[in-house]
Amino acid sequence: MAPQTRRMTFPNVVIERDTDSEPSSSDEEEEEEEVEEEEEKVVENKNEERMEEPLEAKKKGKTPITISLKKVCKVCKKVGHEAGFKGATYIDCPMKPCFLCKMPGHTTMACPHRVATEHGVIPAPRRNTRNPLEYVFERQFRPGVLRIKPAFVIPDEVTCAVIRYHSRRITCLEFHPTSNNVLLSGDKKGQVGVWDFGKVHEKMVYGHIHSCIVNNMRFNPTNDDSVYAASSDGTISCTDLETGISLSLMNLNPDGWQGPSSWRMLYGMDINSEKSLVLVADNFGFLYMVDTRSNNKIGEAILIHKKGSKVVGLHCNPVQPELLLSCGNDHFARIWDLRRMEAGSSLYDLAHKRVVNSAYFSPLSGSKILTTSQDNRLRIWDSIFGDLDSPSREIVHSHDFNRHLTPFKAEWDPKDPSESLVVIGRYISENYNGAALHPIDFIDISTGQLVAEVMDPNITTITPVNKLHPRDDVLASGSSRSLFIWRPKKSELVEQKVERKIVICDRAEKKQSRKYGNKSDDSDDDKFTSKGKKLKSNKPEWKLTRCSGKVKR
DNA sequence: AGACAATGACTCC
DNA sequence: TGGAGTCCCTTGTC
Repeated sequence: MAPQTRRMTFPNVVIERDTDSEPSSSDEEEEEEEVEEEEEKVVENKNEERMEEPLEAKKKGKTPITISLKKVCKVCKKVGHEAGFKGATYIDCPMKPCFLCKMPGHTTMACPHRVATEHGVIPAPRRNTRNPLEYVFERQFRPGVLRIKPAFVIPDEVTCAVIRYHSRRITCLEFHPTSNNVLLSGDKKGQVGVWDFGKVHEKMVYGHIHSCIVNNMRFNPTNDDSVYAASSDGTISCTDLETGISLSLMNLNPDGWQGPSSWRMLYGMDINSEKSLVLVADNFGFLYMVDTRSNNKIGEAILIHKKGSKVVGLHCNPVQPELLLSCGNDHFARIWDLRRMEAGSSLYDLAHKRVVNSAYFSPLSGSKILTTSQDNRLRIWDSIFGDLDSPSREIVHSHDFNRHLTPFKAEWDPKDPSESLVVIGRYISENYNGAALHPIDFIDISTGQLVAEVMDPNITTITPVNKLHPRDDVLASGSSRSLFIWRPKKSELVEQKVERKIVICDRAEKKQSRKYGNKSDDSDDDKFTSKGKKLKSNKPEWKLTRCSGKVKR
């Protein structure tokens, strides 16, 4: 029989069979299985390039097989090691820099940042050591911010409601400004979902507003029922959530598709309520302003980032809305004064090593800056009045770029009076009782400490989109096409007033049989597909999962 | 179970 | 400046 080669991903496997001894069974499938077994043996048997069929196999009367193979790493293509999942644990390629901190010389498993997120982080100073002028400014600017940080209130257990009505991955989330149980979600296809998670079945999906990625949404500050959205189709929409009627404020591609070099996409967006402006930025580095009263574009587009680079984030300072923060693919976050907007006139340029996925002023005082960069670092500037040449702190955290994932963005907890609690999804998985899970991390940005990891053993996908509720103890997450609402189990919040690290994962055993879980199990997930293929009318379109917690000190 | 596709940052030339 | 090639702990579908 001719030599067989198997799977392209398993290179250099050559099986030679002696021609004078026919197999006892000629069944192709059985042969295949035998070969599989032999491969396993060889792989386990150290690293030999060529080896003979073990003697016992010959004794058993099996066909003598000679196998030549090498252990080849799928990452660096070198022999002698293999990268990839071993059960629920990912083994790094030792030839590559650490997947977490990006430094050479160690793997993710041995990375000091993996063991302790605060590794190498210098905590924020307790006393104000800046000069008197800055102090006066700061007192005016941040009246409500507590000097002494209260302990975080983190539950031991949470419940998680899951719903799936998006047909493409979720790209952005927004809580309704006044209706506590309403969550808006945008997806890659351009659909906008409105979910009343207080009433299970109350959901609405608007599919006609945009034709591709919804990159950012903001509620109209003067009308709770209308929401603005910026999309890669090059338009800004304003949608009335009651009627579903949507109007387009601006269209950057009036002549339709003329090729990728001219197609403009809108990414960053924010609203300046003082000036009644919608600010948007495109994939070529330009900022546009639209008056929300007349729906007219104001002035010409202004180049605010490197020409031809994507501007992914815009944020107006919550206290001083004339201050604008932008960030983008040119590796910079920039601070601007809206009263003097012209190319090159930024007040500060905050340098990063890679693309900056998000840059936000702190939600209460507006005096801190938090950025998420694709170099796996969160950067914090403690005061916009202080030294902005370098960040006050860099926290190594796994939130790499992957083209198939919505970019990760660290989000402030708008309820934290000390402006130090931040939520962000984690890219790399951890082996939790045999399941590879990607938790949602709560990080104290004043120390770099991981305060809590939130996870559900049923949720095996990465959760890059997260938003904390402005008033309630609610976390909304977008993971692939699913939406989650996490809430603490009632009765627990009062008891737990200590700062601690919590792991919510004690049901992970359930997934032990699974190699590593990206595919849905026998759960109800499939019933929620947009195509409605497996949708059964008598089944609810959501599920509540209880996750009991375990405290790790 | 495996193949495949969707598709973005980055480097090199 | 742009095109080709590479990166290589995704996710869902067929």
